Amino acid sequence: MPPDPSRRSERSRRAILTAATDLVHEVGYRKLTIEAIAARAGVGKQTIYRWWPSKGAVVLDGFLAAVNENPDDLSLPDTGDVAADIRGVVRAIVAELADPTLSGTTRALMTEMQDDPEFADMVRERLLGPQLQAIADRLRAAQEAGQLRADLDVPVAVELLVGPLYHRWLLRTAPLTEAYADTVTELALRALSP
Amino acid sequence: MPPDPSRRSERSRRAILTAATDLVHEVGYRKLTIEAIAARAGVGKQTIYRWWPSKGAVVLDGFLAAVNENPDDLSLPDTGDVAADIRGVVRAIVAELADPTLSGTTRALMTEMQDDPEFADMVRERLLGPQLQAIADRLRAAQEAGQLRADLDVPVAVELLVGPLYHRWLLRTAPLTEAYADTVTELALRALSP
Amino acid sequence: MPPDPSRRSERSRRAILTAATDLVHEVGYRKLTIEAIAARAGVGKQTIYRWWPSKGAVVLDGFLAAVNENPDDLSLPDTGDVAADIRGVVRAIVAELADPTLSGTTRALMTEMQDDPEFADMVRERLLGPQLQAIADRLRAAQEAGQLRADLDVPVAVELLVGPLYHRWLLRTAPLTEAYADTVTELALRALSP
Amino acid sequence: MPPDPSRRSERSRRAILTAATDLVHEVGYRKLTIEAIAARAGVGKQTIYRWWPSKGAVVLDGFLAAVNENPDDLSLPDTGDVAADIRGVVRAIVAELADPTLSGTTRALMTEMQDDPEFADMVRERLLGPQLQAIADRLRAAQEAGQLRADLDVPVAVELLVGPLYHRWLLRTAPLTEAYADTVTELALRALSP
DNA sequence: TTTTAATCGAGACGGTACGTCGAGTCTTGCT
DNA sequence: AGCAAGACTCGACGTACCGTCTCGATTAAAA
Repeated sequence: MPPDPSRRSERSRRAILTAATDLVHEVGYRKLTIEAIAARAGVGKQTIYRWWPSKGAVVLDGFLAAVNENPDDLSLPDTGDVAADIRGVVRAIVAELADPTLSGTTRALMTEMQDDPEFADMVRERLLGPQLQAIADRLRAAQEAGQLRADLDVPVAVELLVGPLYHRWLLRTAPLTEAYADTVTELALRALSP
Repeated sequence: MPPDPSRRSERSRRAILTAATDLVHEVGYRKLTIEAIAARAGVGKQTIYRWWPSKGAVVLDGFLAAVNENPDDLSLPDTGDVAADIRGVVRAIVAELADPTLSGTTRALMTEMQDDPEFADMVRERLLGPQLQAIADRLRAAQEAGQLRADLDVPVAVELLVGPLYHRWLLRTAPLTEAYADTVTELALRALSP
Repeated sequence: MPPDPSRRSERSRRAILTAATDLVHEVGYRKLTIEAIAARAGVGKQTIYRWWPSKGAVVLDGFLAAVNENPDDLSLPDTGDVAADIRGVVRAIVAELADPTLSGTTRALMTEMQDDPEFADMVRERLLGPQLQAIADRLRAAQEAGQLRADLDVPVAVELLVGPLYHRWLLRTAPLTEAYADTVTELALRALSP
Repeated sequence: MPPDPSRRSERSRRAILTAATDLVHEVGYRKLTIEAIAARAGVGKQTIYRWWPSKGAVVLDGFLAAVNENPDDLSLPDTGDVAADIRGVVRAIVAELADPTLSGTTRALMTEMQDDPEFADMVRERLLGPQLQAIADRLRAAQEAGQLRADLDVPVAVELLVGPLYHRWLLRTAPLTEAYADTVTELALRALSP
């Protein structure tokens, strides 16, 4: 029998998310334990197990709560200049991935996705999906404006843009810089142009 | 004081790598334990701890040993037709990533890289580096043959090719098919052409 | 922070003591392991480490629990005939030391006392002390009845009685028989008489 | 096949005994390990296992070597005054047991005897037997001189003398003093007199 | 004096148990 | 009912030693 959400303690929920977020920065995701979260939050372990299916889910919730505090609209600006607009997002993504604070948690989430399909669904739906969708939307608009090839497969186009960024970020083959962002943008757009 | 490699038991080394490789297929990397490897290999735990710094290192060694048994030359063929040659590797990579047997281990290695920098170095040097280098070599040859842009940054070009593949593979946003491989190849090469 | 005894599992406590007692008979004290006790008792190792400071403490508790199940009054009978009363205890002690079942555990406890002062305190307080006190009490009564020397140092008198028994038992210089018990009794009482 | 004693390395033998004796004082018998002895002695472990059956045997050998360096004759003086002669040994034994340096090792040896019958034989033959025999000899002489009861069982008489000392020493029920030695001597001799 | 074979230092090996940590479940008493 | 607290079973961790087993490198007896 699932617990009754209406009786849930808001105070505990917040304390848990805060503790999880803090601890993930202090000790890293791998050394983060449910016990430590409970202790730091002043909460029984059961309260965590009751409301979250896994350590990753708690951290994801905490991460989303932190991000959505200032819930800037995800949708990209449409200045009419595809190149400029896309360059903007790509730079933003690179900046986020290069930021050691955010990066650690994101890394953990991507790691955790690899062997927990249910968790992977959560991350895709709530975190990555919307971001990628925003880019896709902008590309589709450009396509309809005739600025991109008509036969373009938009999702693939998105991957052509962000795939290189994630590859470099995950493999740490080279540093993530703004110049890199612009190079990737330029190359990808050339491929996508009519 | 480090152990003396000349006194190392070859029989134990092999048994450990075999056991690790088998077990990672049977139970997955996350549920793989040093204790189980030792038990399966008929070996004391200390023998593992003596020669490998981590579980990941054992699995990597086992993976490389399996791969290198038939050490097909990594360097790409150069038929003169860049598009064909590149399409070949991209298809091969996609096939490998789509293969559930190989894929599991590769996923684990990439996962492990994220929070163990020393291990990341090992994987880059011994596994990923050579593969990417082979592609880079072929691209550079094409560039020198005037088939690709003269101002091309080859490492970025490699990422433009494989980044999308890994992105889709890690995020599981869509299936990895041969058609997908060809689409990515076509798009990327358009970007790289003079 | 020490654990809360009121939340202790009585079922686990009993299972542990039983398992320890059984195993000490089966394999002997030296080959007895915490791990085996836990396994036999169907209990986590931590539960043992939580409540007992050492292997010896567990065995002592088990031994005392077994002994105190039929808690025959330790105090000696006082028939008025010192010689008879003392001969009774001495015979009883000899019988106990000669009994291979009880003897094994007692040996282990005495052994363990030698290099664990805290454990030695426990054994003295809870096992040996009361036994020796009972003899001391009977001797003191006899002394007050004028049957023993007035200037007698009672604790030394007790040692004169039991010391030889333990000496022979520990050194295994000769078998412990009832005749031996009587010889020691007779000799010691001659020394203690007025 | 037993090793050939004529090829034995005297230097190693000495180094091992010295290391064992030193270490037993530094860390105690229980924490003493064969590995530590070998390391300290600059000797391979096998060299120890080749020549000694157990840790106890090494320590016993070391102890005897130290004791026998000044191999004072064990036999007691016979001044004609049994009481004086016996008081002498009893005091000597008490002094030895009270000496924290010697006592530790002796404790360990007696402990080890309890669950290693072969080792017990060694200790009895080479260490305790001779000491007790010396007392027995002196008592027998006194008996033949008519100073002790004619029907006296000499071994029991010896136990009556030393049993109390060991009892107090092993159980640590009270301190071992010279006064105590004299009290025991006096009481025991009263029992043994005609 | 040379051979030769056992002993030697060194330390890797297969094992067993250690004492600790954290997972996820269960129980108790409070709110 | 949910909650804080924390004891519970379980399983793995990484370490310490055990006693056995190679490895050359001495080293002392036999040839």
